[in-house]
Amino acid sequence: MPPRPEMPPRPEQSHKAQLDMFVRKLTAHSPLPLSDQEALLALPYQYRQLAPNTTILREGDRPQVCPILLSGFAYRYKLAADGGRQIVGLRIPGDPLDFQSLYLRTVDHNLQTLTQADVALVPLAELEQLADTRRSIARAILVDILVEASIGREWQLNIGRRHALPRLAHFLCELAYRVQFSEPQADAQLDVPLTQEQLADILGLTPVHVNRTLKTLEQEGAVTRSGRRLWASDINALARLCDFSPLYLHRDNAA
Amino acid sequence: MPPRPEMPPRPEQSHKAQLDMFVRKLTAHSPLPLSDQEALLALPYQYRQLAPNTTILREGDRPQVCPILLSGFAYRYKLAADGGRQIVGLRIPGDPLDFQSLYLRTVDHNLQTLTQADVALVPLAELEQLADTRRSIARAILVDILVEASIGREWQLNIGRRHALPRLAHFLCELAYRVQFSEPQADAQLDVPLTQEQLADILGLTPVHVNRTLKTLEQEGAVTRSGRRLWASDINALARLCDFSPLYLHRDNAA
DNA sequence: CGGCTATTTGAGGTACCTCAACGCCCGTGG
DNA sequence: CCACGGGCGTTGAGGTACCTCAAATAGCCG
Repeated sequence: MPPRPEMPPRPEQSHKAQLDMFVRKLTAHSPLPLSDQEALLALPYQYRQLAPNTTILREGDRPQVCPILLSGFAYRYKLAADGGRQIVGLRIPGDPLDFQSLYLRTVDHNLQTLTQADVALVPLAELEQLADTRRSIARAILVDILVEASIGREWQLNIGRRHALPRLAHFLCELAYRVQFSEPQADAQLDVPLTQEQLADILGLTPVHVNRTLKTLEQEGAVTRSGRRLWASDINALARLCDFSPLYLHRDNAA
Repeated sequence: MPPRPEMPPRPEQSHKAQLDMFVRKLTAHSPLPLSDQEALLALPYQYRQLAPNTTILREGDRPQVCPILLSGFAYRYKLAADGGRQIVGLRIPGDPLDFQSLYLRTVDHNLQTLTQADVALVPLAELEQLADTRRSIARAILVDILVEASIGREWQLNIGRRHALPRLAHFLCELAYRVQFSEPQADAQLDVPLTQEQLADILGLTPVHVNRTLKTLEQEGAVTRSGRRLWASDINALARLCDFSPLYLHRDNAA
């Protein structure tokens, strides 16, 4: 969903605020003392602006840097032998993109930007050293990994055991919750940055069927569409359609 | 399925060998110095023999112990609102069952024994202290968590984008590989410890369709059946049917 | 042998897929 | 500013992989 009109190129100076969000999100799941927060902010990094659909990691890679998603969206995917694509994870602004490579040698999936995105590339060695010397940073990394794995399990349930309508509703609900958590000031109306084809690859459906399911979601009043845009406009309606329960997002963990 | 005739009750003394296997599996993915291996073996624990279909963890629990699967199989599952069950993970002998609770407050899925099983219950606090003081133990825990998450992503692909036949073949292949890795001396013919209903809940299918798919797998010569037993008898045939690639199991990690 | 559970088989239904055409949005270049 | 082109969304018609329901069989334990 390519370059958004309301997203003009940002001033190069504002990385600080974006990095702040990353640290804030980590802390929200696993509290970090101020000194550790500062250590994270003091990490060296390279700043990159990436176009939509830019590949960041490929299956088999052995990365030397850990990308952090400062703005925009990204997704993980895998391919089946017949060319079928399954999106196995979605990352939102402020999310780290590859803590895994701190501990595993080779990457087991592909990672791509969904929208235009800003990324900070932190040398893995630097991050590793920080994790090795500061207990609560290591813990925060682990918690992020565990929460993402929990979301993956919920997606398994979603794909394996829910019909198209609740399946789609569940995903939109999750996305709305996650964005809401990380940007509490944002609209309640979530602007969904995915094409119907991408939604299909998340849900294990075809684009055609996603289209038809979106239409009925719109008739139910759960979703609004205009042009190519999609909004999750009534989260309660969505939640009702799929019996959404946010336990698996582990928001309670910090408390 | 459960109580296997060839699995007589073991002498109570043999925990050592079983715990050894747990430590060996950890080390295989992330090398541990001997002192750390010994520290793990020296952990206090309670020994339990569990019947098939015994619940070990429930969604919402806040466990005080970390169960280690010394023998037998166990699985994680989640329920949809309409009662549909999705199995989201399978654990085999020697696997830790809940490292997650070292770092997350509440459990987000259910965990049950599949077969008769022996578990060691290690106090979380003791394990946590070990992980906090010994870097390579913390790392080994993380690697185990990451590999399980990687398997979860492959299951997403499997459920979302493969037809019943390659889907079933892929799962059987994975299971054969995993068991082979952890017990290199075992038969090449894997005795699959799952009912067709359980297979269905892993694969996002119905038991009836699993039955029919197994029949064609048998006709293909990939699988052998007798009575209620199922063997993955020709792993190469299975691998051919699904283009299996074991990269995602991260066997290369220790090397 | 009886009773339970897992497996097997059949017949009919449906949720979702495939293929294909069309139209709209939007960026591009004249 | 308009014409063009490509990508994405939309719609229809027909097909199929898998599901549902139901009943029968087979294995297993007491």
